[in-house]
Amino acid sequence: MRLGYRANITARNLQASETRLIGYSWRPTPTEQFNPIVDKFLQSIAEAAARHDYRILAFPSMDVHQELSAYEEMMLIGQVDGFILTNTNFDDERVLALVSNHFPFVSFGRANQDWDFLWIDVDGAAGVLEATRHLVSQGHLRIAFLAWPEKSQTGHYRLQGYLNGMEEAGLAVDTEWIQLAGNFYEESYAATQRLLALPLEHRPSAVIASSDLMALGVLNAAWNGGLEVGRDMAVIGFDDAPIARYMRPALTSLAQPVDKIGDQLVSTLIDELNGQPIGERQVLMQPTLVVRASSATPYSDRS
Amino acid sequence: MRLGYRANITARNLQASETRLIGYSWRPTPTEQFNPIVDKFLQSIAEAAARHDYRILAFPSMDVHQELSAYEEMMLIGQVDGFILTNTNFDDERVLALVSNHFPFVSFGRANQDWDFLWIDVDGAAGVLEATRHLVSQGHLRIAFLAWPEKSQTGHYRLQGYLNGMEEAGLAVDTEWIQLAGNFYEESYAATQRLLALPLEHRPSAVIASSDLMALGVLNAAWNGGLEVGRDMAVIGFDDAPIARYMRPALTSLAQPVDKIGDQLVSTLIDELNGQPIGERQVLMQPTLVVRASSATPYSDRS
DNA sequence: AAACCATTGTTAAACGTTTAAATTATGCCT
DNA sequence: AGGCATAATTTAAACGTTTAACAATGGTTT
Repeated sequence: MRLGYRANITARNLQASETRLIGYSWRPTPTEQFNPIVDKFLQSIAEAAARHDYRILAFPSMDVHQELSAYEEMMLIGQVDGFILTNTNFDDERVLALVSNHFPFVSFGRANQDWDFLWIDVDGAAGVLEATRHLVSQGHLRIAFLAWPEKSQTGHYRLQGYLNGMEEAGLAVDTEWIQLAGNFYEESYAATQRLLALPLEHRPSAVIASSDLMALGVLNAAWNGGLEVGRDMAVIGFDDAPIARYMRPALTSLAQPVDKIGDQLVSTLIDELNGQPIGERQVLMQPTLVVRASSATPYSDRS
Repeated sequence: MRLGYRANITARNLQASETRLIGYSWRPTPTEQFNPIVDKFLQSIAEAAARHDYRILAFPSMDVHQELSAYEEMMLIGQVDGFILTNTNFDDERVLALVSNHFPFVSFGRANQDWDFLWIDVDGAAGVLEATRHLVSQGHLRIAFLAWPEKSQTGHYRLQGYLNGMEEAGLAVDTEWIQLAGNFYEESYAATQRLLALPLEHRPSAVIASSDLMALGVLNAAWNGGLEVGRDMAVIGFDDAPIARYMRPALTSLAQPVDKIGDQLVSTLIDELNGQPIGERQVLMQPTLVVRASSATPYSDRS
């Protein structure tokens, strides 16, 4: 046997009837948006997979209609041993298809409550609850929330955390404090302008946005409206994007434990592939509130 | 023959002795930094590859020392048909290893000038030249440049573009206008403070940064130094990160044609895999200057 | 010294395709 | 109806592994 010889992987895979490949697909981010965690997430699952001698096969999800057939094709031809899903949502077709084909997968994100499949998600409700508590402890009484209008699981849970926090603090929620805005800078900017246009006694002194991108819209709208965020108004985002710390003022945000999530997604999937029993089939991970200047100044009501 | 039957890909690959997989590895971005194009880039090569019926195999580059062996291992076991390299630099070990093994690859980024291999790069010099011209046309006479100190190809070319632009405009370059700073917010912030500390007649009225992350440092340092960027000082970044348009003021930046680059990297690699002649073995692509508020106000010297 | 066991080495089959070769079937013409 | 060219179909080999079965070797035990 020659030194430095390594067995051909395709032949080995054929023999073992496995591919040691994990399929992962993610939707492209529109240019005017940013996805603050996709690269970190990919890196994290790629590393975790490599530790188990698996690789990540990245395939694009072109348009939504073709998405499902891409998954089905890969199943059918045996291109991968399993999938990692992200952006899972209510009535997710991919989950339905994979479950009914008994094809191994783990999802980052929940779908319908009564569906039993392997998922890991960030406890958005707990995160926003913590953010709300933080604002309350800083003396805020009128707290607004920028909520996603779509039928989005993630958005729903984050809103719920806000509602829970307000109730816990005994604060009544003005209907106008819940502003619907898609995950876009412009919509969030406009929603903030609506908040600022409220009469002083109704105008919120703090805003929690469903994402950092939206928080950026809040920051700039407040600034252009003559407010100094951090003093006149508190702002909290979600995701703890790398730029959060460089915003003016630095943005308080909820950090998702991306590395831990990637780790566990992969190891759960591999346990499933090996037919090993799964400890927890559904896992909620806690985000961490990273307090920065945008919410760090105690607030005494000046209205 | 059953309907819906699809041939097993591993067996097919073994028979054809190919994998239809393209290996791609990228270095993790430290938390305090951000890589504004990695997700777009990945999406772009994944889509381009899919159009040719290839897939992207993503593997992590753990530490730098193990990086090379990861590539060698994949070659040896025949895990992929070729590689796409990024972050290529002087004396790049990967390029040496792949060339000497006659293993197909295309690089995003140049290495040593006398090495002949397939690469595509963004013409950073041309980009920064355009940025400099733009600033000159806005009336700026004292323009500073934040340059990377490392032995970085990319950094070198960008600096060269600045020098060319200044020479073209007949402007003498004060040695203190070229500030060395790594690709970090803090270093760029400190470098800007040094610029602002210069006596008024030497203080630059415009700053070109080697990246958007650094431009962010300039923006905040200028702001904290009491300057209003866009009026008192112009700032230009590089990369046109998604957040550039949302900065305060919106940041002028040089956009890399990421989609085009991904497209051509993949199609060049596939031509190489098929033994087809390569039109251009080395390609320089032009970045586009996206002018926004941070440099849009004509400047009349007030010193 | 024969029988037994353990170790080492060799052989063959299987994984699921593709491709070329070999075989059988079909159709046409004389 | 027989022969031949062509079309359709079947068979077999190869891709490079792994694994189980089997054979051979050598040493130990009775």
